[in-house]
Amino acid sequence: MSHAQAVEEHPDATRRNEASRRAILTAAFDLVGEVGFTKLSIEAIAARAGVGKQTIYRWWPSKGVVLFDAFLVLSEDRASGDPALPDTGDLEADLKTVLRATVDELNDPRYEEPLRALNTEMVHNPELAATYAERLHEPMQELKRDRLRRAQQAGQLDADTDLDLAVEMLWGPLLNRWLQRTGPLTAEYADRVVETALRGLRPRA
Amino acid sequence: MSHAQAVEEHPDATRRNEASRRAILTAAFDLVGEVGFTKLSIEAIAARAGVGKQTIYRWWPSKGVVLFDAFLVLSEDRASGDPALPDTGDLEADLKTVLRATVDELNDPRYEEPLRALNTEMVHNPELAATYAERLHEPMQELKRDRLRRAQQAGQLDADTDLDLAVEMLWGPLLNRWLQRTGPLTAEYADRVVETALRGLRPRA
Amino acid sequence: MSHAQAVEEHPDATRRNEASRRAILTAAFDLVGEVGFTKLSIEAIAARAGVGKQTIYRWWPSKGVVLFDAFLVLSEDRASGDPALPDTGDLEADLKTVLRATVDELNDPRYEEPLRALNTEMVHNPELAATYAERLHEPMQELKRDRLRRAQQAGQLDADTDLDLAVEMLWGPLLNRWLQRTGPLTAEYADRVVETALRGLRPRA
Amino acid sequence: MSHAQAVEEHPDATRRNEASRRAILTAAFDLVGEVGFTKLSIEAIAARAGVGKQTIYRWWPSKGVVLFDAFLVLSEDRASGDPALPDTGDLEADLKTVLRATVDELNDPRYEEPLRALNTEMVHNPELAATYAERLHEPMQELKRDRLRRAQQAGQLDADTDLDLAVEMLWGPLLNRWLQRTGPLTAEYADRVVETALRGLRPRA
DNA sequence: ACTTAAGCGAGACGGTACGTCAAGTCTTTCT
DNA sequence: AGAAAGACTTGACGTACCGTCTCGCTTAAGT
Repeated sequence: MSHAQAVEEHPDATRRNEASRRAILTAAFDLVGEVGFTKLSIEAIAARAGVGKQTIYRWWPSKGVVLFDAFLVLSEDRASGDPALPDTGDLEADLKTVLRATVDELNDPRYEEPLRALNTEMVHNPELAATYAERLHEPMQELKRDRLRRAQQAGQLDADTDLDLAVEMLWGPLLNRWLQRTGPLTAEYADRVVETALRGLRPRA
Repeated sequence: MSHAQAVEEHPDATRRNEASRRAILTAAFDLVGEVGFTKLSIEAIAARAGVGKQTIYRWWPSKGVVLFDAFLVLSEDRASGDPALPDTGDLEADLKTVLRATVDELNDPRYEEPLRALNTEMVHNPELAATYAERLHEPMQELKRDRLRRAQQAGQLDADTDLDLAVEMLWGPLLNRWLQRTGPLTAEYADRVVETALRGLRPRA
Repeated sequence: MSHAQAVEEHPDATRRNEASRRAILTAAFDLVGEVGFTKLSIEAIAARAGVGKQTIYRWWPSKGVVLFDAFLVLSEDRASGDPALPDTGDLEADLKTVLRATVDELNDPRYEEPLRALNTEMVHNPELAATYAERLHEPMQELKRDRLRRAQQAGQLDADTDLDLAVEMLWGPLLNRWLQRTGPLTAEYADRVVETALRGLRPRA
Repeated sequence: MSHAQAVEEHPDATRRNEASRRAILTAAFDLVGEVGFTKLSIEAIAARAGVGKQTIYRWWPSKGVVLFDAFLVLSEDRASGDPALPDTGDLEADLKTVLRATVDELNDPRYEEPLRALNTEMVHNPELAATYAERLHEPMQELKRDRLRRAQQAGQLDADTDLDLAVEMLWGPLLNRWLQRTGPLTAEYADRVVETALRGLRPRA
């Protein structure tokens, strides 16, 4: 996939002012962290970015999509290093490392509100959800599948298991707890999820 | 718990007009299905219910809570029969039955939009999330734990497994797929989740 | 008819906030004198009056009508004394007095811009023109006709002359010069108009 | 003076695109008749004329002046024949002929809206008024004075009468009725104005 | 039974933000 | 260098709702 690409391109994109674009995305990301998605307004984004409202409406259909693009920029910037998941040969340890990192990210106050906003906006915006799936979710999913596939080839994972399902068994409970706040999201919890997912709920033989 | 009870009770509840209350909750539930949560407005609810705006503001703090109460009424109405989960002795079969029912409910177009609205509103409203956890989530969770506890006592479940975690391992992937639309939500998927959760991801001995 | 009455009355006028109404009319009149009619905006009126925009849109269809109402209030306030035109028995002297007063009023910087605004707005707004004719023009016209009628009965005016036409012959040139700025508007000019209108353009017999 | 000349000439006029200029003036004149002066926009003129906005801003300071130039072009086109007023020797008849023609012009639906626009724009734009006075009003006024001067020399008009005033006594009431819509503008009205202006309001000796 | 105080439908109010339109400026590309 | 095209900032438009606030009215409770 290499680097993701922005979503919007309705008018003549060559004439576009790149400085305004960055200012808008930065303003949107900062503001959503300050006031939350519901109270985020196009007017406030425009004012903070020093930009006319029309410039936002010209290139984006809604504040949700603006925010999504802000995430895209963020993940592009972070994707510079090696994106692969760790592989020490110890599957359980590696998964715990990654899930603990996920927990930390979800608990990071800088990302919490924007991440929640993105997730809930997707819920009501199928088109946005599709773009998300393609541009952000799928590349991450592929990395996760990669790691599991290697484990499978090493005989550490059941040969019949669908890798997408396996990923969902591991990350689903975390995301769920985070979105629904049905319990604390800790490193220990991450560990338990990994252990339980690998071993299964049935009693040990 | 028997029947749940409404959340609000600030003024003198004895003088409250029950007809208006029902009209408001019905209007809110219907409207959210028609226009979505974001475009749901107090004014529209009041107009549809034939009620003054103040009557809504008197008893509810926000449209999110109105909607939540509408769900409460709904679940009260359904809670008339035996609420317990099926127990045929075959844990795997029973879980598949229940998760398939969950899938059907999530896919039901009548509940889809309101359910999404409730879930996303909780994401941004911790107070609502707490009430949800107490009034709707926890009672359900208890029923699920009950069934698993009986399985544990029957030796069909690992004795050390935390029951809350077990529930999350089973339901989390479903809810996640539904909220994020990362894949189709089918009966087969429910079956696979149950099988994988019980057996674990590791290869069979 | 005595005192004129405000134009607007669409919603339930009994609930109307009189303080807001006066504040709006005052703000509109002041602002038009400061920035002119073209640059007069509903937003500025609302801000100056300390009022929501909707309160203006609720009761008036356009800024032109707001301004018209402001004039109505003004003329109500001035209509307290005896409105009749002077009648000393000397028609020519009386007309000069009145036309000189008209000249002074048109040249008064406090009224100049608002008066121009009212006049030009009427040009493009037939409905407003009709209301103006009924509420402001016609009462004034009647006073003027009255004075001329008395002169006619006293044999100072041709018996066949149409009084409306006579009024137009006297006031028309003044108003025209004022609106079109085709020449200076002075007391001497008023005098010459009166003399010429009475005597006619033909040579003296 | 022969043919009037356009107002604008700021940049290097030799490089100017004449086709664009005509297209702009035509578009402005047509549009003002369709939507009125207030709703006339530079953008719409540019679009209709197939011209960039900058081309308008380069050569004209405001839409009012564009419109004015459009009138100039119109009057140039009409000024091809003999511009003098009729002179049959019968002053009253000639004036009636001319004023009836004026009435017809003012009532012509093709010119009504643009003419009103021009008049009201002048009211708020002294600079435009001055240009109007010089380029359109004064040449017409001179023609009218000419005819009256000949009548004066023939002893048909009072020798002391100021000719500008006389013109205003004749045309003022008409223009006024037209702008203020205070009464119907008919040929009969024109006749009465001429008769009254010539004879005066006083009783016949 | 008669006051009296609350809930109620209604809707005006001061506001905020919406999404659109046009203003006048600026830059790019073509002629 | 003029012109067509069109992106840009600015500001006003007229609308939708917000949450608060009277206004009369019904209605149940407490004398």
